[in-house]
Amino acid sequence: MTEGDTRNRQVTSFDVARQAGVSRAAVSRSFTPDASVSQETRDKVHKAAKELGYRVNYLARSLTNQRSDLVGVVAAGLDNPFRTLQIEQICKTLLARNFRPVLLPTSNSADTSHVIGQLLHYSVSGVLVTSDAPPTSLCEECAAYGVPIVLINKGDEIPLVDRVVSDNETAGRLAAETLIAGGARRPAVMAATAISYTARCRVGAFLAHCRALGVAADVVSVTINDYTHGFEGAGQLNGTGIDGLFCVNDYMACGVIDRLRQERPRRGARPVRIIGHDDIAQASWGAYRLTTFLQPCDLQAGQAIDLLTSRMAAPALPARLETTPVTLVTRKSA
Amino acid sequence: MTEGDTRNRQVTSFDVARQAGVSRAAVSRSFTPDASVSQETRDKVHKAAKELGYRVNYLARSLTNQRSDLVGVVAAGLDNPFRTLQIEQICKTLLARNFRPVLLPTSNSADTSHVIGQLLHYSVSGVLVTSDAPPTSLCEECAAYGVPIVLINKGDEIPLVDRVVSDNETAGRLAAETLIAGGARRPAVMAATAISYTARCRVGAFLAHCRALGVAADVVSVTINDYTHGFEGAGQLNGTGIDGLFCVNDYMACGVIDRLRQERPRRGARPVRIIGHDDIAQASWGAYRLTTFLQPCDLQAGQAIDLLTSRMAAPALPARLETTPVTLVTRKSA
DNA sequence: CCGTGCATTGTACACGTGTGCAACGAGAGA
DNA sequence: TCTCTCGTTGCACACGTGTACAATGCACGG
Repeated sequence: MTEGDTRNRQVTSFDVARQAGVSRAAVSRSFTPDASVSQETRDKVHKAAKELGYRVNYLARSLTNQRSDLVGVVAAGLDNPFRTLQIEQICKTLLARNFRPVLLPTSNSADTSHVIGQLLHYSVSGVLVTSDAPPTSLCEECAAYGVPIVLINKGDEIPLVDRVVSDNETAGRLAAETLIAGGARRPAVMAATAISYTARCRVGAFLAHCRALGVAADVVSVTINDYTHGFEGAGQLNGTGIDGLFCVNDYMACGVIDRLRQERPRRGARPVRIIGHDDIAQASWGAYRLTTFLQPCDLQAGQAIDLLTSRMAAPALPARLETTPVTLVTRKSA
Repeated sequence: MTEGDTRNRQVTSFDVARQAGVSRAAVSRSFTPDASVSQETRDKVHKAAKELGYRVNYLARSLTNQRSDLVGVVAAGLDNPFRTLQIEQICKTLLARNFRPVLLPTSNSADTSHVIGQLLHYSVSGVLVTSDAPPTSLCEECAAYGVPIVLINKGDEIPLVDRVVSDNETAGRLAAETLIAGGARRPAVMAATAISYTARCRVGAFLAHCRALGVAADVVSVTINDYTHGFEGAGQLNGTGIDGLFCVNDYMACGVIDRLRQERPRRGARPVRIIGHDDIAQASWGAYRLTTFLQPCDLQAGQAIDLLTSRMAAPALPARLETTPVTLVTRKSA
């Protein structure tokens, strides 16, 4: 108790140095891998640190290092279960590589820019942006500040910004092939192309390949790629004779299936073959059994963070583009 | 260009001070609300800051302030859609109150303790923990370090740790009432009580109220409260005569419904009334139309953060407990 | 025995910001 | 005019850490 009120003050490297009988520099070095310290000193320091409950203050460290090891994760549309899969993988991978994810969910682009601006107050090591999120102007600003950015499934080509995108061409092509091979005479694709880059890509590839196979294909337009608009959009199918539908994501496909199931009793029509995209958990649920495309979130996250770290090392690199493969998961809906 | 390579160095308050022709202290004060600066100086500084693209370095600020405004958000079981709802609300509320959420998804408790330990390296302003996540020992350690903690829907009573819990008693009681009033003669509750505090509470209240109504009730035990185990667990219902089932969450209830729907053709049995909990998006989907209890995530998040901030102000406060109400949402499953 | 090289250690400065304290100036009241 | 008050400003130190540089000690080859 003669120590005074050490209890509320933070334990500092100075305290550890005194306890271990070495200089403060030795303490700092003992917690830096590959630093020049004898094993003996290192042990002494670690022992003293444990006794005192000392932990290196990363925030202070980030002052001299330029890195904070904080990484912003910007995401819109968390209601889509696929976004959750992505974010979980991203965060876990970041943590495994000794970064800390700062999650920034955004709805409108106004608070996106506010929030990403706030992020610049922290010396974030980088920013990961998942699809449909922020205005490109903000990204450019970040890049100008020297903050590495990686876009996931976004289309914008910005000078110093890397991207990871799913293989949308293959998905569109395989969707067309599968529906037509499955017997669909009148295939269609449902999407909100205005918002989503991936939707545009998949729609384009799907239509192109239908054409290549000599089959006319329709586009069912909706405003948002979610359950509600899928449910609503499925109403447009009545009387069109459409018998195969590629939904640009599973989230929307679930809405379509629920609407069709609800209406089937009324119409004696033949069933519509449906293919989704993303392989969210619900796609495998008994109520849907949705044929879909698996996006490897783990691989995407890994590549995105690889791009981030490599750009941290070499900020002036030209913009790069990585493509992740998709895998057709066949269930009963197609 | 005579300025030299200012471009890669961070713009500092010193630069702004020179540009505005004031002292560095004046710059600091200009970015501190309620600080003693004349409006004139403040304007000059803000103008200069904008010209130079200056942003206060929160990390450096946190060195003198003790606060970093970073808040750890610990969550396990992100596959449960309800967890996503919680996290989105928590993060948005944190951001709205000028905190930054650091998301820590965890699977096993080993990496939980590792990750939460890492968190102590940042001077986090606090930690929010959602249910089923970390060992209590870690919480105690955090509390010992003076880091405010708030548990959401967890049972552990720890000296300096506040909690926000849902009104599980009402949920259990209303579930019993509703099932029995709906005509169930042989109600049951499905849950993994070993892991989950909320599950134990809801099961307890449900059984107690069934007893109070003079009806015998069963417990269907599973190992995890998720879709897969709900699906499996529903197999146990065969031949039991159970005609009303309270699932302690919707996630599990979806699995139950899918299993029962799949089996119904085989058995000519009367349908089972089902009630879930949480009101996840899927509960309102056409395939399920699940009667359930709405947990107000926004309110929970708000209260949790209130508790956090008040404890930041007064760390020695006795542990408090807030209860959030539930609302019965009636759909077709019951 | 001396000179050289190497491993280890300590000193001192830097990182960017907040704030107590003293100083300063202007305005008001006597 | 003098004094007191109050708003504003700048100086200087503190926050906790990393690391360049010089200094030290030791082993080894000559």
